[in-house]
Amino acid sequence: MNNNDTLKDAGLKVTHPRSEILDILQANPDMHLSADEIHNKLVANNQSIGLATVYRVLTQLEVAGLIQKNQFSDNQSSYEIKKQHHDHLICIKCGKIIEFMNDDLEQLQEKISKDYNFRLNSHVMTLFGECSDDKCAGKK
Amino acid sequence: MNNNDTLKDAGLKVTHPRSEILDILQANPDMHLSADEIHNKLVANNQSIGLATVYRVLTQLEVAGLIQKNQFSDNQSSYEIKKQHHDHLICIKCGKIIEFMNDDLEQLQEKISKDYNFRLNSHVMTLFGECSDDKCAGKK
DNA sequence: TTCCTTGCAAACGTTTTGCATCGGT
DNA sequence: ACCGATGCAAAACGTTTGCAAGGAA
Repeated sequence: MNNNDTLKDAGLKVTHPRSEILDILQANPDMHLSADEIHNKLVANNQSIGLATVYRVLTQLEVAGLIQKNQFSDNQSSYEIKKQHHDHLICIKCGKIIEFMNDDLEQLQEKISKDYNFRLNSHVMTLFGECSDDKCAGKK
Repeated sequence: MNNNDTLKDAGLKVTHPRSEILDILQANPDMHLSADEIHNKLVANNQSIGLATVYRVLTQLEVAGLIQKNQFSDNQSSYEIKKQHHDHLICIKCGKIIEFMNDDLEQLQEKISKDYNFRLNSHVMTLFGECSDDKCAGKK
């Protein structure tokens, strides 16, 4: 299924900006891009799409469940194409982000919620640490 | 130990704004206040302290390890006096915040980090759900 | 042709900064 | 008296919105 069908199925009219933005996220499934970074990629691809439109489209794609918005510790949100549920491990030195999924963790969250009489809706779980990459400590 | 001694021990000169702000956080150990809310409380107490100073002081207190900064899903940070480590459970309907601590969770985080060769530094774990308060669904 | 979508620019809310003044020690 | 801390106003930042023009069905 291509992007345009994905958009249609989500009830969104197929437009150039939507298709391009979804393309970028889909082409980089392991990246966590900010609105600005996405906009830069569009510009680099000679697409003249306004930053405001990038924000509007990202919001629509998120509501449609096609992408996921993340708010890590920066004051900038980042977006990724929606995959199966996962949490994040972030290297505080090089900024590398690893996605992981742990069933024990999910169950534990359910249990904790139940203990407090909460009906769990969603969660944010982000681990910050130092990775063991040889080439770490560089960028960001 | 009073606030002034706490500030001195942290290597911070004792000033009126610092003392007042620390007072507020200490007097509300279970609240998660934004810079603006703290500023409002100061104004309500007839303290003429600028909002910029509130931000500057909060940053200093955080660096000194006296308070904890939280970035929940809003686009506003909130601050609380530093207590023993804990995570948060937030009601998406009424905004109520419950602090909890779970040893299994802490250990699981260590294990996951180790699995990915990360040296764990800190984490953010926030559960979002619906509380069971009779008077829920009201504010915020 | 009809609305929805877009681009642009201006507004927004939160946080930061420049600078002259003030205040702890 | 010194140097850091403060108040104010203005800037910066990411994000949102108003509006006229453009585009998909």
